[in-house]
Amino acid sequence: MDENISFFERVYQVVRQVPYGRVTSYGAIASYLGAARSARMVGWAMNASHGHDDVPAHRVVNRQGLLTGKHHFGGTNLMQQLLENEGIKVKENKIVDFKKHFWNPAEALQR
DNA sequence: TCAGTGACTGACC
DNA sequence: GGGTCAGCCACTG
Repeated sequence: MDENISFFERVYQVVRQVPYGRVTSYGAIASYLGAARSARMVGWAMNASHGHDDVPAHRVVNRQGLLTGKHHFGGTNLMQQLLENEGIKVKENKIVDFKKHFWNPAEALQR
């Protein structure tokens, strides 16, 4: 089954299922994958997501709703623009009402 | 082979 | 309440 794929590919599948106008955090994905303490791995997986156009990495932010990965989007406000394009308010590289837009894969995907 | 790094998180002081 | 430290796993040099 999917156990044949790499850890980061599992991350892609979760991020790929993030609905429009929603965002999630590294810890939420990591927790869903059973590696809540390996949130770094999720971030690292995102680093490799550049070769995966189907992975909306801009919908993945840290626990604070901060666009920590923005710098990896070319060092521009592209990540912010993408989020605002989905109706998500972003200020100072941080998502406004983050918990309101937060999407929990553990609940949405039902484990 | 060993050591360092990383788009994070939680706990401790 | 705010800052610091350690842990986690995989990849690169």
